[in-house]
Amino acid sequence: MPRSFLVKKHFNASKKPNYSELDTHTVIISPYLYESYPMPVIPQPEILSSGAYSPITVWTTTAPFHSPLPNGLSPLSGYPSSLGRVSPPPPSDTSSKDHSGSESPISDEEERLQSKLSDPHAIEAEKFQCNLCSKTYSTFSGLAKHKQLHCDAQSRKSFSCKYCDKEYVSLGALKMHIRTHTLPCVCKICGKAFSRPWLLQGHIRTHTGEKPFSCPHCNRAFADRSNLRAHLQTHSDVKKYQCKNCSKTFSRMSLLHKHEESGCCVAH
DNA sequence: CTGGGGATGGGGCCC
DNA sequence: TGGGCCCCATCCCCA
Repeated sequence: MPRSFLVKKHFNASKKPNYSELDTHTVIISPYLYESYPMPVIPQPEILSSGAYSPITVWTTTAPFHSPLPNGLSPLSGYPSSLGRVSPPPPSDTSSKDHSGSESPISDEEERLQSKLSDPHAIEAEKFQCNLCSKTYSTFSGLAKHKQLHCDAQSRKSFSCKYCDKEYVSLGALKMHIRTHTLPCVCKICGKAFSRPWLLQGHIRTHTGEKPFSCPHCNRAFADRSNLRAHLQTHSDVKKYQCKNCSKTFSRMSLLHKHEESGCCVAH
């Protein structure tokens, strides 16, 4: 089992990840996400969310409809404020020209055609512009559908872990995080499981005694480069981590934190 | 209590 | 997109 510090703790609030920056959009993880992992660690279906077995990624949103626009974007673009309309863009900036990416031009045209057919105002010039890709639509519903299906989902999606509350902005990051739950890398010697192969490699060194990282200043050697780096601090007259109040230096941040928590800085 | 070593997790970068 | 690697951070334990 992973140790309790799987959940990061932070001495300094300023270093705490601002999870509020992550949008509240969530994505249902498809089961094929786990296919690369060995059988014993494949999560059971019930651990996935309700829509997990749809091969189609489902996007949901809890964000307010009129969410603040990103910096640098015109407030006139995107969802029109108060359902107001934006001026039609120059002819060179219409969606008929822009079919970048993997988006199919046909599907996009169908999208717009359908919005025209379903909205009596569609006869008018295209006046609703996506603030993300500049595509224009003649109806608000057309724009809304476009954003729901493509741009909003693409630009603001987040991937939520079903094992915990963490969210990630990319599927790769989420996959890597999920490994911390599934622990697919198992030591053949002791059975201890790890999230990544190189972690397992480092662990195996604890069995073999291999210490490939030698200190150039003494005869000590280490199995882990990070530990050598920390050790090198002990050879330094001026340590890397300094107390802001008493100027005492420490080889490790944890030691500095201990020093600060012991009361050096509380009276200042 | 302090300093240091050992072990491990996570994000980011590169290929 | 995934794997390997680096770097940083953190916890546990011991002298």
